[in-house]
Amino acid sequence: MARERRRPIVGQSSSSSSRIKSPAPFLSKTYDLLEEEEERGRREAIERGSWGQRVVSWTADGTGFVVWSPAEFSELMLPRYFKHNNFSSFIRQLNTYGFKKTASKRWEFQHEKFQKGCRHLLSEIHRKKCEPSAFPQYLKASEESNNSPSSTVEENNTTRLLLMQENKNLKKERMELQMQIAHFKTLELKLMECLSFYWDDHHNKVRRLC
Amino acid sequence: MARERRRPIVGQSSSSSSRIKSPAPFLSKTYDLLEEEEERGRREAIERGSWGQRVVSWTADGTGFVVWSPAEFSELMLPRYFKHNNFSSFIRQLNTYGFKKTASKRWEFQHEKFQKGCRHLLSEIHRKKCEPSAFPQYLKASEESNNSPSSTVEENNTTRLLLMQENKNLKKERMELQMQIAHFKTLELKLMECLSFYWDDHHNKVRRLC
DNA sequence: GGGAATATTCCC
DNA sequence: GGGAATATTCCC
Repeated sequence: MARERRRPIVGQSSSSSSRIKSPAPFLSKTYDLLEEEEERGRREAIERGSWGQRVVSWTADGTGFVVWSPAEFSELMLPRYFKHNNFSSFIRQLNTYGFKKTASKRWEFQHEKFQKGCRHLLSEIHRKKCEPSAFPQYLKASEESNNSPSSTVEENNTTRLLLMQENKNLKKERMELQMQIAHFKTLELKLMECLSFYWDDHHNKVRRLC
Repeated sequence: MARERRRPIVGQSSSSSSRIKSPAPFLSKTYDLLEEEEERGRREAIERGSWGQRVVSWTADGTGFVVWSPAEFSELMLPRYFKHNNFSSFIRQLNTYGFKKTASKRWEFQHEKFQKGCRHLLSEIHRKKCEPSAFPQYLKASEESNNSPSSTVEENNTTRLLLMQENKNLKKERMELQMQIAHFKTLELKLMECLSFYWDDHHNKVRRLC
């Protein structure tokens, strides 16, 4: 049974500044799983001299992946990374995170930010629904009609409460964005320092050559 | 790995009339688990003539149950019924369904509708939050205070309009912050490119000097 | 594909 | 204890 914590110990506190959010466990695990299978393929190629069948692999250009054998994938690989062995649950997660099925006759999936060799992009992938600032889904329909002249006192109260919640969410979001910006500012500073070192170095060289 | 469906095949359709709702899987499983342990106790009593230690059991009067050994319970029993082996997750579920801890020095829990010999009562136990017709939990508290006798319809309307304005401002601010972030991302990319140029340059020089 | 209920985890 | 995010299941 998989028992690792969802996220690493460091980089946790939501109040710490200038952190990089770790990617959703689902994404890291799916990426791990592909790397593991890649590695297995490599090992077997050396041992046996043959490439062998793979259960799942990156596409040739590394912009997507294919589950070649859903049955083996579900029975053998899923339970080692997730708390289930259902292919459909895996697919449900892919959809939640915005992956697209990109071939009609194979289980091939793609996401702009999910690419071979680009683990650092994973943290830019987010769940599709429940945007922090959005109203609860089931109330959205009623919202439009609520502000009409005919709306009752209770309807107005409902709107007011929802606005308060949306407001709170927006403030939380603002805080997160501000922290991201703080992070970028630090990064920029470091890059500029680094750059100035090489800049001096480069121009000293140019001077010597004259 | 537990693989049974959450609910039996029959009694499913939410549109069929005169059906008996099956209880939440968590409740059935917890009940099963207690019956299983009861049965094991009975068998061992016959085989060995002694009652033996139990990991979990109904209380003497059957109105609650006690986890005598959380460690064994978590390692040995939980994974056979649930997709985890964490005692705290089990407790979280008990709280979700409204169970109360009824002893200070033991892990003893009770729920009015969870009693020995009364499996049919399980379907009357419901999750505490997210009643379909209710407001989100987090809004309930503020609702009461806001609907106090002293607040007039006009006051509520004023509040609502102010909230809408603040809301609009927050969204504008969000947009601006997001644009700042986009700017930083571009900048970072350019700095990295630039840096990589000087990096190569620097290392070529170092090589020539050797 | 995705909405929604339930389960599991993480955090206060 | 419980809010909230993520995971898993079930159903349309």
